[in-house]
Amino acid sequence: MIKKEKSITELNASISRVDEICRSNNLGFTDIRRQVFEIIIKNNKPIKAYEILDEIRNITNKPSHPPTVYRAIDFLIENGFVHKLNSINSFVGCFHPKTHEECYFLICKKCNLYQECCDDSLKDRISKTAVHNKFVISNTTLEIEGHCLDCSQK
Amino acid sequence: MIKKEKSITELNASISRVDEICRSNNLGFTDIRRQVFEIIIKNNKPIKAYEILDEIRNITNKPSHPPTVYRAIDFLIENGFVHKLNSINSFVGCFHPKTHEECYFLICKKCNLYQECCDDSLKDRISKTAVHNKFVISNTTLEIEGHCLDCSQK
DNA sequence: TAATATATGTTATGTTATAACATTGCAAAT
DNA sequence: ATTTGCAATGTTATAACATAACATATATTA
Repeated sequence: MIKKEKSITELNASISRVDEICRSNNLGFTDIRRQVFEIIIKNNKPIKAYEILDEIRNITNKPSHPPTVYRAIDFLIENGFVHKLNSINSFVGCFHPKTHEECYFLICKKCNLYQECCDDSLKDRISKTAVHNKFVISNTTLEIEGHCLDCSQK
Repeated sequence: MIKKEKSITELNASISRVDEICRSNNLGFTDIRRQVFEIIIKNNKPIKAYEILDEIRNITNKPSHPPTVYRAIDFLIENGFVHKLNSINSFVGCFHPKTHEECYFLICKKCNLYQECCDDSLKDRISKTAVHNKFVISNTTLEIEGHCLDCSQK
């Protein structure tokens, strides 16, 4: 459920998967891109671009600048490895890249943990709404904010 | 359908409705708030805060500053008279305020026109997803970007 | 090895949004 | 009538988020 943190194993699996996808698609999974991806998925919560920048600076002890981070993020988003949460200007890792186009989210306002919730019934419903309005979808933002079980019990 | 512009009559009706709601709820529908609301709904397309600011400056010929606009927007959003489209940092008027909590949108990337699409089946589906995840919703961002009928035919 | 493409470094700036405090105007309490 | 309190607005400054433009480096391949 939403509060579950990702284990080291899961994180490593996720990194390997992306590595693999990049290799087989001839995408350069460069050091920076890998670092940014790792920072995002290890963070466990949505993370902001400038927070990523701070971490990069800490790790590398070199001057780093916003474009470096934003470029890496762009790459990761383009290839479906991370998603942007528009409602909070933050980024989250995708734990099943390439298995679906759209990704929907539950975001807890209290603990900040999030969960992907990409059920097909939801996708179908959105798709039907679009068809009904003669609308061709290119991308969907669905971000459900509220409180997760743990936080709403407190 | 999505391409339909609002008529003067509809715009006036919308303003009157908000006026009425404010009166009966003891909300100050001040000059600035009214101006910002009118600018937003007359614009017909999602509008950005700084575009609103420019218009205010043109109308009043006085120095105006971002907080003025953002405060008015906050008021209008709090009371359900306008919505923010997080995916494009823009604001749109709501043509049926107080009749539903959540509002979903179709946004055409080509012509920029938008449409509210708040069908109950969609709302139910989202609600079910939340329940299934033991999640209590406080607010939902659903923004479907793509092409409207007219624009996808061209 | 030169030419090309891809990625990154760097500087500067653009865009979006809010904090903090001063001022105004109006309405209720004295 | 005067003070007090409050909601709204004015104003300055800056925070937070994001990209343009150009220089440099690194890798590929002709």
